[in-house]
Amino acid sequence: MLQQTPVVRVLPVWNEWLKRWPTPADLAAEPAGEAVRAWGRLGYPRRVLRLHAAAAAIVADHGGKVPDTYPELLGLPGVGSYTAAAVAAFAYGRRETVVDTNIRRVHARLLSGQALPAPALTAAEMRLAAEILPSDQAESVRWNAAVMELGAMVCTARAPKCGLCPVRDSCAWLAAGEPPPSYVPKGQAWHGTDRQVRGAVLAVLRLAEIPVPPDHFRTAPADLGFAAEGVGVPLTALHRLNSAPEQLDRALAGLLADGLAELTDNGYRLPA
DNA sequence: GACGCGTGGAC
DNA sequence: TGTCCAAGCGT
Repeated sequence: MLQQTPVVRVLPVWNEWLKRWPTPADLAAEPAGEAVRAWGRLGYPRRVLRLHAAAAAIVADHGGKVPDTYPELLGLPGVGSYTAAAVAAFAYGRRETVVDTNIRRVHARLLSGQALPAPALTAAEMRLAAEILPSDQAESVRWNAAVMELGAMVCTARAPKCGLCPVRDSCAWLAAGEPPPSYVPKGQAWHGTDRQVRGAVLAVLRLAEIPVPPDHFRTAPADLGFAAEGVGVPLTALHRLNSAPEQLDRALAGLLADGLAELTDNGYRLPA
């Protein structure tokens, strides 16, 4: 849930989630569509399919217990290098090189003197993080949490609170006079994109109690708007379903390909 | 290595 | 208001 999603938005969903499915086996016993519904508007819904698949794999291959080693965790769906390291370190107390976006930014500034880390994680960054990780196991766990928290709370992407920073005297970026980023991060477009349409379609499918006929998306945007009222589905996107049929086709095909939707005789629905 | 993938709070 | 960006991953 925390992959690319702020903690404050995850917390309420996470609480309800663990109340409903306390163990991997509980989640694995549910249809994937139920997990997609419970995911709500956290975003990146492919993550929830992978989480569901990971629960199944944990039951099938690990006796229902979340594995406690990096390579085993890495083998689970949706678990990459960051998540495997984070779970091994923070859940099981192991010494792992944890590198998330916060830690990358702290390292870029404090050690490399750059305003922002490279667009993508590099091997050099991983080497550097591994080199400076404390050798003591317990200390390494606290180190990872501390650097991550420093990045999240003080050494933020925009308007870092350098006046509050406990290590500002040893910051290479401050010493260099706060040079600007060497590149301009390009934000993700949203309005009018396939992605927006895809999100709107899935929002409708989450709401729907019965399969949604394909024509319903094209011919009844007002009905979709009515159905979507009060749950934050952007009506502009729903209208766009009617005006950009090729976008709708791509969104539906993509959702089917990803396993986020199924097409039955009666229409589209979340996976059973 | 580049790309596609959601959503909403902050400024 | 529009832009930025958040505990990444898989292809």
